Amino acid sequence: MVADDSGSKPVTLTDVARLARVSVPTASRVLNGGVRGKASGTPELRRRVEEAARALGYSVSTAAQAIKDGRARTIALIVSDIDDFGSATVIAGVMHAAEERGLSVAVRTTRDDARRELDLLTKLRGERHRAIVLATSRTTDAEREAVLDEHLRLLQAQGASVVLIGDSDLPYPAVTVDNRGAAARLAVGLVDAGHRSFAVISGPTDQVTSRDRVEGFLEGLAERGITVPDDDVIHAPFSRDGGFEAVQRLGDRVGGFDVIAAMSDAMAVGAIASLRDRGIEVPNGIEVTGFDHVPMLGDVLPRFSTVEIPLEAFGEAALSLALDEAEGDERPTRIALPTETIVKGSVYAG
Amino acid sequence: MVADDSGSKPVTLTDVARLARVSVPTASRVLNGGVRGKASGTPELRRRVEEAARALGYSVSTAAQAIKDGRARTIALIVSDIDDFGSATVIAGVMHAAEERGLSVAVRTTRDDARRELDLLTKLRGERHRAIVLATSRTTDAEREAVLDEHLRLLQAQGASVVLIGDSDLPYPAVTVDNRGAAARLAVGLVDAGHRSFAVISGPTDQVTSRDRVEGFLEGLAERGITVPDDDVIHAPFSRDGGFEAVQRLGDRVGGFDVIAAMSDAMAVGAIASLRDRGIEVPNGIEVTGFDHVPMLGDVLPRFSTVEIPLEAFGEAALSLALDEAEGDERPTRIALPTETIVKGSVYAG
DNA sequence: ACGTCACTGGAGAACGTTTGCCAACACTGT
DNA sequence: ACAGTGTTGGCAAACGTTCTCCAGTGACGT
Repeated sequence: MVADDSGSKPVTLTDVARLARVSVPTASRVLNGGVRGKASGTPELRRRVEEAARALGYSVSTAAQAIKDGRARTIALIVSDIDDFGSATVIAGVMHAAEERGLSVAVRTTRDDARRELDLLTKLRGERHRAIVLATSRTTDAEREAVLDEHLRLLQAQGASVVLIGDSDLPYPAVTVDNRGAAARLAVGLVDAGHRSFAVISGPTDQVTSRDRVEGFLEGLAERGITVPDDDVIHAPFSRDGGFEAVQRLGDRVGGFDVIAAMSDAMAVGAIASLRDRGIEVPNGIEVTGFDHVPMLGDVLPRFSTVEIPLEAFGEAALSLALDEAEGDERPTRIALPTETIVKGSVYAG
Repeated sequence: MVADDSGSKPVTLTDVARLARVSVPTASRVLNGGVRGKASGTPELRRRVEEAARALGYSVSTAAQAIKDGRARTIALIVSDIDDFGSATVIAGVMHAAEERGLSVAVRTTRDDARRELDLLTKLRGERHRAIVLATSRTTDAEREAVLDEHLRLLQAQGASVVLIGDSDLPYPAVTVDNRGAAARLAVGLVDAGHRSFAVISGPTDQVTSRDRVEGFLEGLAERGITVPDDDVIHAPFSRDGGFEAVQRLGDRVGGFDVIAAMSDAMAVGAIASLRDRGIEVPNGIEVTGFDHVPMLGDVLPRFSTVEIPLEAFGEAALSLALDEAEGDERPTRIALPTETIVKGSVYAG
């Protein structure tokens, strides 16, 4: 233990230049493939610089680059929780799309805490991202959304693109799916498959996605002449535990339904667990349906009904919006991606 | 098209200082809560600066800070795929632990591509992270590991801590679980529950984790006097699709087993899907077991047997290792976390 | 032989922040 | 009134990189 202390410094361009016996700018030019016309420098000189860089294990400081040209080669992605069912897929999609464009992704989580969300957006301003992709679920709480809008505006003011994933009333480019229509198709499909009495369990009423799905689902049922009493629409957290809780809240009435329609696959899983607690095994006697299409569920539960949301494709769409890769002059401010309705294993596009 | 170009600049400390009519260093001192003794500056002056900062929406440039003190307030986390079952949980754990320490996490993926992995580590050198947490599954390929070691060494040389999550032969601090022992306990538990004939499906043979689990499982069976012919141990990719493929490869022999023991929950899911394709519904006639404990599976599959790995706790342990929060002088280079064996819903600690 | 040209590579500045240093100032005690 | 003490806030430097200049070099045409 000679206490090296690892007081070692990173290798800088200065080190490379010194070893190659050239000036710092020259080294920079060589390593950047020649900023000027084509490749810069005498072959011999290029060789010296490249070899020095390799020998020292040099890698350019992204911080210095960021400070130089005012922005980092990064985009920020904000999700509520990273280990949500959907989030990981969305993140993967964004990362993939970003990588193709030579950008890195900084993932940040809000844990559905409005306060955290604002602090986060403040910090984000200091990180000089090229774009901010906000993939948290938006609410209908006007005041909260207004404050958020304020922060996003500041981000935009410093030159960052802001893109939303999911529905909201905020005035930014957004990638969405037609939750309402998809939910309606699911409802119709379930009725056509022979089901008649439904309980609906979903997330908080002030959450835009949750609201749209419930409304769409009820509309779909209405289309087939079926109405669901308010008491049979339960709102709980939009999560596995929320699904568990929602079924508990249905109490003894649970026996009376053909279907418990959860407005997310996570809630569906919680619902199934809760039913088992009461001694009811799905799908014997009662069926649970979901929304989102977590692939694993389809593998494990035969003939599970749900709606497939193209979570991975969100990333590509969001980045093309964010980086202003619009075709025409009028920038499209909203991309609606298609969903697929899966009823008992049969797929209906839409 | 007046070509506004959104040529707007980020707000800098200079802007704040100008508005508050103080010098830049003074503004810096005020906003940092006074680098000197305690709070710095006259109350009146502090007020001016803070108000100016708020009015302009100032947020300090992390890049400038990073360049100033040689390292960023970030740690890098490398995983193979972000939407793996386990990865998201590990990431969440690391993020949580990092947040408590005021650090941000940069997540990067290798997609199990050795070449990508090296490029990534090179870029990472330029990002000046405080620590690198490598959570990809390590192999027994000596040459590949040697090259990796080389790159990690360079990272260390510039002052970054390197920590591994999972087993490997590399000489770095690591957070692990006793895969071998846990697999053995699972095997014993399954035999004691009455099972007699086993097929084992696992990841590539050169993957350390996969190897350890298979060896442990076979040892556990041997302890109870059961041996598994080599033909009944199938290696395929360590994923859902790998599990599917593995069962396909078992062919008609599949009917002869009491249990198909998958060495990861993801493979178990694929195996279940594959069995259904053949008309075999789990757990009627055959049982599939897993490893990792994806919570959702337990909800959906009653009495699913698996091993719980404390994926979330990896983060905390990794960061305490990385940030050198060792107690004594002799830094612990390895933290082994406990697992729990879950056989048909019953839990056995270990 | 001299002016022109294309090109090479170095000097210096700039990006935004923090920090060491120092001059100016206010206050206290004698 | 004055020396001593402590505080305040500005100046300048530094971090690593890239870009704009500019002087120098050799080739070439006249």
